[in-house]
Amino acid sequence: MGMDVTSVLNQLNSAQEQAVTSDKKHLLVLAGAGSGKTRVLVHRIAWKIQVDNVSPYGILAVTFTNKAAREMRERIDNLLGMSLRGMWVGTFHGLAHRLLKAHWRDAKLPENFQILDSDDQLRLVKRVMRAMDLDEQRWPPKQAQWWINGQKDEGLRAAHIQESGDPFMATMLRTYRQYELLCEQLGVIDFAELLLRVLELWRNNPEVLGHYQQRFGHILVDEFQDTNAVQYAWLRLLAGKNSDVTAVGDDDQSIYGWRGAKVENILSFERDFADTETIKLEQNYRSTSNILKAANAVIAKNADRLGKNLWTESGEGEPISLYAAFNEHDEARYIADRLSAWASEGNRREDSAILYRSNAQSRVLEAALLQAEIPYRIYGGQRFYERLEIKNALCYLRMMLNCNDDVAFERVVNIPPRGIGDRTLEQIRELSREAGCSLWDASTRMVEEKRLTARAANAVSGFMVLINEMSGQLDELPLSEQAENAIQHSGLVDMHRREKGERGQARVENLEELVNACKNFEPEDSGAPVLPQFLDQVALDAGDRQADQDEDAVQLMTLHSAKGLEFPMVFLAGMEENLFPHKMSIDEPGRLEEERRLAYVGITRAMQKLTMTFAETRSTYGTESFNSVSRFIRDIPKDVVEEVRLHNSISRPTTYAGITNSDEGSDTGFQLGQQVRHNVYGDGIILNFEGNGPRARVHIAFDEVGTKILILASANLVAI
DNA sequence: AAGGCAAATGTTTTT
DNA sequence: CATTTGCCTT
Repeated sequence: MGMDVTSVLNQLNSAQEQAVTSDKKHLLVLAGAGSGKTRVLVHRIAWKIQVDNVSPYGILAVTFTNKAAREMRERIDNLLGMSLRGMWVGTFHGLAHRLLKAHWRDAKLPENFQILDSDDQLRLVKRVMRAMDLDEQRWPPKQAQWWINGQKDEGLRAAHIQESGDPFMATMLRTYRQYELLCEQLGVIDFAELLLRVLELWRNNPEVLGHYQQRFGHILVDEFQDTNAVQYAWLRLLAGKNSDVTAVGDDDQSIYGWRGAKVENILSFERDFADTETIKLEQNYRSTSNILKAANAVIAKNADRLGKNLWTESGEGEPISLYAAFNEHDEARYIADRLSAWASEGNRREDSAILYRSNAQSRVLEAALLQAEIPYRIYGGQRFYERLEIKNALCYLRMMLNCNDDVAFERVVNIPPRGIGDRTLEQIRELSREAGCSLWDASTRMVEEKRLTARAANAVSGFMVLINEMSGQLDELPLSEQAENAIQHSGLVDMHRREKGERGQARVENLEELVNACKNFEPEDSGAPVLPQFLDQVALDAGDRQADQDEDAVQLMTLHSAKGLEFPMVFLAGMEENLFPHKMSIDEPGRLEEERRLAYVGITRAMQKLTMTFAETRSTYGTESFNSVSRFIRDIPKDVVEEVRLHNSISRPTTYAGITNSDEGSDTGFQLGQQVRHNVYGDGIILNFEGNGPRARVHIAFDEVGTKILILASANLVAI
C-alpha cells in the first residue's frame, strides 16, 4: 500500500481532518447538512487502509440505502485508485441477507427463504386476520402490520410482549403470534425480520458472532440518527470489545422516527462505546448564508438538540423568495414560470428541484409543468419493482424457481383470470392447511383425487402445466428470455394490452423494461444460478434508478426522499399549516419536532436559490381548505426573505404575518384563483380584484399572454 | 367466476 | 378528486 497521505488529507478542513485521522477507539461525527459527512467517511476508510495498514477485509461500512452504498464504494475506489473487493459495504438489510444466506441453518431458516416486501407482508397479515375471524373494519390489517413492524424494530418477538388488559394490544399480539407462525411455516421473512434474525443469530451462536467480531475490526455507520433499536443492538454486539466504530450522523436530520429510528442512539453512543471522540462538522459547503440563516432559525426552535450551528464562508447570495399563491394551481403555475425563466438563463433543469411534504401534491405540479412544457422526473412514489404488473411477473419467476412458494402462488394463480375463483382457492388452502403442504402440492392432490369440479380442475391444471413448462427450460435459457417467457406465456402482457386507457400501455412498457433489467443484470456469483440471485437483489433494491436519465429534467420529490441530495435551485411547495407541518403531527410535540427537522432538511437542500410557496386556498380530496402560512416560514428572519409581488399587480396584503385574503370579489360571481376563459386571451386564472361594482377590475394570469388587468364588467369572462 | 358499480379512504417509507 | 376496495349482479 502506498503512503500517499496527502491525497487522503488535502481537500479537508481541520474538523474533517481531525475526524478522518482520529485515533481514539471510537468516533462520533455530528455532521451538519452539507458539511461533508460522506467525504469524512470515505476518507477515514482510505486513511485506515493507507496509513494504519488496515486490510479492506476487516472493514464493514453500513448505510441505509443501496444508492448510498453504491456511492460510497465508488468514492473509495476513486480515492484509492483501485477496487477493494474484500471490504463489505452495504445496507443493513443487504448485509443481513448475506449473513442469513451464509448461516441459514444457524438462523433456523430454509436455505431458499424468500424476502417479503411490505405488500406481501400485508397480504399475509390479512390472511392471518381473516383466519382469526377478525372484523377488518374494526381491526385494519394495515394497522396490525404497522404494529408488528414496530415491535420488531424494537427487537420484540410476540413471546417477549407482556399481555395487558388492553383489547387493542391483545388483538395485535394474537395477530403477531399467528403471523410469526405463518412466516415460519412458509419460510419467508419480512424486512424487519432480516435484521432481527441476524441479531438472534449472533446472540444464539457465539462462534458465528465471534467470527465476524474478529473479522470486522473497523465498523463505520452512515446516517446514524436513522438507526433503530435492533440496528443499534447489532452494532454493539458486532463491535464487541475489540472493534472500533465510526458513527456519522445528524440529530437535526432525523426524520424517520415514525419508522422506529431512534435519535437517542446518538446520545447513547458515547455512553455505550467507551473512549469515544466526538467531532462536530459545522462548516457548510453547500448553501449561501441566507439559506443557512433560515435553516438555523427554523431548527433552533427544537428543544431536543445536541446543538450545532452551521456557518459558511460563502456570501449572502440571493434572498429567499416567498410566494403567496391563491391556490395550488396558482402555486404550481408560479413555480413552472420560475423554472422556465431559470432554464432560459442557460441553467440545467436537473439542477432544480421541487420538494413537497406529501406525494399527493405532485399532481398539480405535474400538470403545470406539462403545460409549460418543462420536462420533469418524479422520484419516489411507487417504485419499479413494487408495481402491480412487475410484482406479478416476478411472482411467475418465483413460481418457476420454486413452485412451493405460497406467497407467489396466491398472487398469480388467477392472474390473468383463468377461472380459479375464491371457492376453488379456499378448498386448496384448506387442504394445504390440513396436510401441512404447499398450495402447489395441495392443488396437485385436489386434481389427482378429483375433488374439484371439472371446470375448476381444468383451470387449476392449466396453471400447473403453464408453470411446469416454463420452469422446464430454466437451465437452458438466459434470464431475460425466462422473463420474456414469463410475461408472454402467462398472458400478463395480453391482459394489460387489453386494458383500456394509457395505463395498460404503461404497464406493458414496464413489463418490457423488466426484461431489459434482466438483460443488464450482472450476478455477483457467476457460478451460481442467475434467477435466484436476481430475485434476491430485486427484493432488496427498489429499482429506483431511473430509466431515462438522459433527458435534462426538473426533479420532483418528497422532502423525505430529498435527504442527502442538493440542488442549486430549490422550491419548497405547500408551506402551509396542516400540510407542513402535517395535521397528523401538529398536536404532538415530538412529532412536530420531527416536522421541523424535515423543514430543516428541505431548506438545507438548496445551494444558491430557495423559493418557498404556499397557497391560501387548497383543495384536498375535493374539499377546499384555508390554511395559514406554515409556522416554519414565520420562524425565518425577515431580512433573508423577499416576498414576491406579482408582476405589475397592485398587491393585496399577502404578508406572511398571517393576514389572509378574504373572499373579496365574491359579489362579482368570480373568486380568487378561479380558472376563467376570455375570448381573446384564452384561459387564465384570477389573481386579484380591484375595486367594487361595475368598475371592478380583475387581474388575470393567462396561460398564453401573461398577466392582464381587465374591467370585469366588459371582460366577458366565463368560468371554466 | 368475472365484471360492474357504489362506497370508503386518503403523511412521510431508505429496506 | 381519484383511486382502491367490497359488494352485488350477471
